[in-house]
Amino acid sequence: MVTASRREREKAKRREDILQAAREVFFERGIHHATVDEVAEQAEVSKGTVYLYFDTKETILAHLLLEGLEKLVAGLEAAFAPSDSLSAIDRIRRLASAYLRFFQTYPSYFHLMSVFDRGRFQEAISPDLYSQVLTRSLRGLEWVVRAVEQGQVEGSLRVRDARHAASVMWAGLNGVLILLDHPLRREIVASDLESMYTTMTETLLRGVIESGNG
Amino acid sequence: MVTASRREREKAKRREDILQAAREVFFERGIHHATVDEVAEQAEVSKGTVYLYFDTKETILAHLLLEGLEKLVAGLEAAFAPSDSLSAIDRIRRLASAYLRFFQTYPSYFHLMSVFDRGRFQEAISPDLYSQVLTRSLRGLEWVVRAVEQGQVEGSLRVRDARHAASVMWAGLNGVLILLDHPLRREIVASDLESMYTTMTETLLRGVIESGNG
Amino acid sequence: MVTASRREREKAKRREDILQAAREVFFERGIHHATVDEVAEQAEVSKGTVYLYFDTKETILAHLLLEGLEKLVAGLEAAFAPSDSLSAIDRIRRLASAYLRFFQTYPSYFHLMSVFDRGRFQEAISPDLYSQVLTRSLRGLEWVVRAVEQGQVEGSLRVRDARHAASVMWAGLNGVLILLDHPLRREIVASDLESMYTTMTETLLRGVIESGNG
Amino acid sequence: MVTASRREREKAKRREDILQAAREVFFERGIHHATVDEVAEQAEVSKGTVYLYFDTKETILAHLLLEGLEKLVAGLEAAFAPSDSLSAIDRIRRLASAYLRFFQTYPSYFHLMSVFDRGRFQEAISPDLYSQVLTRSLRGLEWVVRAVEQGQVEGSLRVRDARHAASVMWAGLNGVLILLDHPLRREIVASDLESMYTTMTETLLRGVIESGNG
DNA sequence: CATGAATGAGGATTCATTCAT
DNA sequence: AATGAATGAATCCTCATTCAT
Repeated sequence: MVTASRREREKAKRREDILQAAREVFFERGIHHATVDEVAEQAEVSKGTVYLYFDTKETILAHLLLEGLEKLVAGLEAAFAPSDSLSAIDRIRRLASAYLRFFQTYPSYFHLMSVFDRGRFQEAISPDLYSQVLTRSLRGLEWVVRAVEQGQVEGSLRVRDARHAASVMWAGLNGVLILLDHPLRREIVASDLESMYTTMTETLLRGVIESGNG
Repeated sequence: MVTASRREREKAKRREDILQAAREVFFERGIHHATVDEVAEQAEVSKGTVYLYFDTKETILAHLLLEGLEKLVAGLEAAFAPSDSLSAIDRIRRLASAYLRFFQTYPSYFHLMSVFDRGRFQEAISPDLYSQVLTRSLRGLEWVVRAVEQGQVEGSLRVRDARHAASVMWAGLNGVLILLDHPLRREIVASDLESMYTTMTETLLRGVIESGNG
Repeated sequence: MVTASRREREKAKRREDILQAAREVFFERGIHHATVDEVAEQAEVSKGTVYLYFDTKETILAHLLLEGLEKLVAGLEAAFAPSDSLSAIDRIRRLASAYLRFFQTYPSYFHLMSVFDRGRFQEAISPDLYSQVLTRSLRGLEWVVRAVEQGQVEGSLRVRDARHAASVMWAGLNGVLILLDHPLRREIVASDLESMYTTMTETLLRGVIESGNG
Repeated sequence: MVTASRREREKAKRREDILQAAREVFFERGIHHATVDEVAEQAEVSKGTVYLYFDTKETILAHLLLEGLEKLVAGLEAAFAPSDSLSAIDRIRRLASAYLRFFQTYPSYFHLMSVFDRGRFQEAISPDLYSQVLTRSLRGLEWVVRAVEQGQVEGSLRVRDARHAASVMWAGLNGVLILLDHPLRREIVASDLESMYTTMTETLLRGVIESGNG
């Protein structure tokens, strides 16, 4: 492992400064409202420098998104606890908890994930970067898939297609979070986040648990 | 009911023309991409006239949103079939189907509902209009709540708080639709919409059905 | 002939104001150096207003070009003197004189004509506008062609293809003007414009005149 | 001739590498479109190094221009064939041919010569460099002047001022090339380059040839 | 000598909104 | 009521040039 030269370290530092500034500005002012100028100002660099490190505004956003996904995936991996022996159902509960925790700890990252401009985002970043975003998103779901597969093997879950089931569960949890993340929607449901989230988790689990007499 | 004078009728007609134009323009070109100029041109009125009928661009969008909600609520009411005798579970299945059908029939309205700029939307329209949007959204959920309540009465569903349960179900269904509506997210799940939607519906139902031996 | 309404007149006036400002700014500062902001400021309108009347910077330039061509063509037509009976050779001399006069009277227009960005100009304006520029350019050459044709008919000029001959003469006159319009090139020729221009005219004429004993 | 030290040779080599890169980049992408970054990248040196060898972008262009002029002058000298005994008229024809060949062989160099930003170019390079460009341009014309002078001596050409006549001929040939080099202008003349060029050459020659009975 | 990170003044264009007529 | 001309702030991105290392 070669020690990064000072120049390389400074470059990495500068890049991180800009990302940090972007985090603050984008999260504070909203993706659409925030400008690259503001990011530059917050990072205390010139506008040109920002573009030295990131090709477009969307590229910056994609990197923030990658950060968020990384945190989420790390949380899910820890929750899955690969090295420990846990039942599939416990694992799923822990994964769900981890997602909720991610939502509560990093609401801005969650928000970023759901808000992406559907149309132009993909075109505005490099295919490679988009592919990274995709891959990392998949890695998140993968832990759920593995937990469901474990349930199949154990016989504790009655599902045909583990990936399909995992996607549905993920969609359900996500549905609750999105509902509560959206101010308008939050107003129409009376319940609080945590109890809805728990209900979703348990209801879905109950729906797929092998009842023993099935 | 007072008969509208000619002037009033013409005014209403003009307003409807503008909304119609807005529908076409916003749905075709995307909310952010479309401009008020384009709406005015499509409606064959001047831009000033558009602002005579709608205070801001967001106000127009809010009215389109109201339209969408109206269609959804009507669909849900029909699915609930108040005048017929149906089991709660059948009603829920029908409500879920109606939501899916709405998503498939009016993807643009659905899209509009989920895309609303979380931040500025509320500030950009009048409190009264916002309240209307809220009320109409609630009316949609209400049909689900009633179906769940029926299940409580029938004893077919094992739920404490009907509104809470209905919200969770709604969040689940919504979660599937949003997942599949978002291009990036669609790529990470392998399944198709309909099968995921069905799985979600049935899994949630199974999770709340009184199993008889509970 | 319908009288233009006041509004229409004011609009035309405003458009002319902007063109006038563009003339001053572009001719003064150079096409590439001048900015749309400067044009707006000079015209005492906002930048947006400029774009209300002209789609792009290049469109403004194209209209200036059209103006210049119009002046040139008018000068050539007058020099040709369609209604008078003149010899072909006299006509050609008069056309050449008219071109020189145009160069001297409106050096900036001449400059504009020769400086056009080869690559992006055509793409930056509407095909229709480009076609107008082309047509008007052709109309200029047409007077020379007609004079040469007259010479063919009279038997005073010994040329096969009148358009070809006219193009060559035009190229020659143009060559002198460009040489003298270009600071670097002007320095390498010792002669003054008028004498070179006359020499070119007479040399070319002598080269195509039927010598009588040919 | 002192043998250049290794350092000096390397320096010259580096300089030539940059010029080579500039040639490729500027000719490929267009003078205005190309950037110094691209030149540096193509030359596989840092941008700072480019500025170590050339003060400004215009300076690089001026050196390319000098190259082009060098090629042109060499071609003209060879065409003049100082050591051979040729008639003045043949020499002029050969010089004209050489210019055409230059235009066809190195269109980019020709283009460079005519495109130079009239205004800022002179200010952006050193007086000394500008003077070199001027001198080299003059050396080109000189061969034509000498051919015309030979014609005066021979009595085959009827001209007063050889430099004046040579300038006019040069302007004529140049006029044809510029006309055909400019897309807009090319569209207005129907003829092809070679036939127009020949006609120009022969018409000008006919116009100055001592007809024997003059 | 060589590097390449940093600069920052532009620069063209867009568009929601206003307001005099 | 309707018009549509006018506004001007906003926005992303470029690039020749400098300079500390």
